[in-house]
Amino acid sequence: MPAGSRRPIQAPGRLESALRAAQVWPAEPPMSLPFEPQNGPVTLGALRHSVSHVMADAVLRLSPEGKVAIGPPIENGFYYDFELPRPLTEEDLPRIEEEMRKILGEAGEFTCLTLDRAAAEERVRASGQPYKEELLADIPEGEAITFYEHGTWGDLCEGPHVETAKQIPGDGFRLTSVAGAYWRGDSDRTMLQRIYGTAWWSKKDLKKYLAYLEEVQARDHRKLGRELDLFSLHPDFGAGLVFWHPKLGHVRRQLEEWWWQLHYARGYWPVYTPHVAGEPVFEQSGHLQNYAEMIWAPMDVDGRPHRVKPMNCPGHVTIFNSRRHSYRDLPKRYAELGTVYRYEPSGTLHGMLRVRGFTQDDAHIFCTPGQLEAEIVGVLELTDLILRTFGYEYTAYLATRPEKSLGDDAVWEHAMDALKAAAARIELPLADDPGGGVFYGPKIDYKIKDALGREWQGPTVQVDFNLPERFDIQFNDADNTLKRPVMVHRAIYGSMERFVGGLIEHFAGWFPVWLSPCPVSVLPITEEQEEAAAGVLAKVLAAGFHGVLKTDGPLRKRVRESEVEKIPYMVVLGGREVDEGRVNLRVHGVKEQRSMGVDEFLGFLRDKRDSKALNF
RNA sequence: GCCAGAGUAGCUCAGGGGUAGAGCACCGCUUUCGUAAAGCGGCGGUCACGGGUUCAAAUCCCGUCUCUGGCUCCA
Repeated sequence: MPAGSRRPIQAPGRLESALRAAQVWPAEPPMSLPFEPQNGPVTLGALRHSVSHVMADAVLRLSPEGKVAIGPPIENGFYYDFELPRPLTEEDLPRIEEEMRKILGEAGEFTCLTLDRAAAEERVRASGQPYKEELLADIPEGEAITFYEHGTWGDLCEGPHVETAKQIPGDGFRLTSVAGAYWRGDSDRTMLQRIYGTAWWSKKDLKKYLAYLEEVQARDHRKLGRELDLFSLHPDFGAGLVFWHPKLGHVRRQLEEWWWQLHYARGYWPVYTPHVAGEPVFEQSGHLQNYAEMIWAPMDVDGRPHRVKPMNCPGHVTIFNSRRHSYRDLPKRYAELGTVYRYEPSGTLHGMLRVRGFTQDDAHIFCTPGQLEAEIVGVLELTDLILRTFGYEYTAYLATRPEKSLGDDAVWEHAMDALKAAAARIELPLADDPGGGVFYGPKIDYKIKDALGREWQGPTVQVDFNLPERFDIQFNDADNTLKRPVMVHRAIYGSMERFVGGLIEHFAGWFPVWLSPCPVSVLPITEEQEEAAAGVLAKVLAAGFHGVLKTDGPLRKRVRESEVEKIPYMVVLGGREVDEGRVNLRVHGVKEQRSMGVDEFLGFLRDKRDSKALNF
């Protein structure tokens, strides 16, 4: 399976997408926050774009020799890139904000000025702004060339903007961070300095957004991973390699066991393939030629170079190829929780989400062209089941043929038809991702939305014409001729590391009962009830749940401890409960306590577990 | 890999040329408790690493490593 990329989709990073965003204004800017921002006289995007102009104005007032590059609006805010005589630090931001408020007080109207090319070139040259000259040169002939001006500032810009500075609330924006960014997103070009900010129609919305950012921080899987003792990283042991601690190990086991159940029920078979292979394998697959920088350095084995596997496909293909197949035996569905290693640049490593060693929930389906559609339907249905179980909303995208690609039109056509027909059969709407396919075939990619409204790259289903060709895989068809099977790659979790890292944030560390490493804490009020409490814990453990008995310190301390450890159920036992043979149940997020019999409680827990309930 | 910032106890952080600090966690004792932090005592650090300046460096300078925020990249 190719890289199962699951990463929060950040602000559009590339210049192209930034420009696209600036040119084609969606009626509603992309917004996936858990609150509805207030409306204003123009779009939020126009507001943010305007604030970015005001910021650029402020930065140049403070640093007149600075050069400006681009400053588009992005999701939830804006940025502007500069080349400045000295690097900016966070401490500069309040000073810039102050200058911006001053500008807002005097700016007045935002006006749009359309110039012909000669006049525009003249103006830009006179301003001594080389980046703007380059941008101007790239505006296609015949397109309008516009400048937006406010006060003493003017900028080559597509717009749109607010009408007047009065529409920009002085307390509705904030500069959030500074960062380096390549000019035009090209790592061979100048590193500019970027200031990110956020802007809203009101102080209230800004506050809501900042509170949202705090929530994002509080849920950061690295923070929760440390606090809840879920996982750790040890750069000296190996950068980008995850240590799963017992609690998270439990979560992973549950996910894996369920995954295997689902796959067995759908005709997949487990396979296990070596972690190391001789280099010729990856030459044959084409990965070594095309993605050498991603594959770990070779190791010498008996004088022959070997590589740690960066993907599982060649192994699965090798199994398929180890004997002749009849059309009667197809499709073959090989599944493996396959651990792979990829060299990711040091600056990109990020907790569990971007690592150098990870386990993919990989599977490859080898089928006849005629079976393709039905196989894809099976994958799409399974994907829906899995995503829904975690409470993820999703959108599926059909990624079509890219410019650089292999294979006949007819073959692509067939694969695309199969993907479309499969989606139609289960009434899965497909958004378009034109040219987004891989060079070896089209695919359906899922974007999933987590509890905070953030989008992540989700599952992917890819049709592959390349590997069957490269490994010359065949089956014997009904007409007794050898034919080429179609290969489908698919991963649903993607990688255990990314998926579980994402789950930690999605659930804010409160794993549902079926995953929870410790759903129950038993709290006797005094020593008198300890024996009874131990009895309750034994029953909880016998029912297949983890639980903990806490006896040390006052009750309220143990309640707090349980809450901090994100244990959803607290079973409190005082003299009353023991006398009545009942327990007092405190449930996370539920105000009222409940009294129930021990068996009733165990039944309740089982229901939550077996239904994979998302609430407690 | 690139730009910037940061590395002080397990965690969160203070200190800033003259013998290393706090809270939490952990250990021990006291406390026996009705739903989010009882009290006292103790353990714990080569102040990331290497070099330099200085009578003296955790502190100033240089280099390296790692982490953080972005950028590039993620078949």
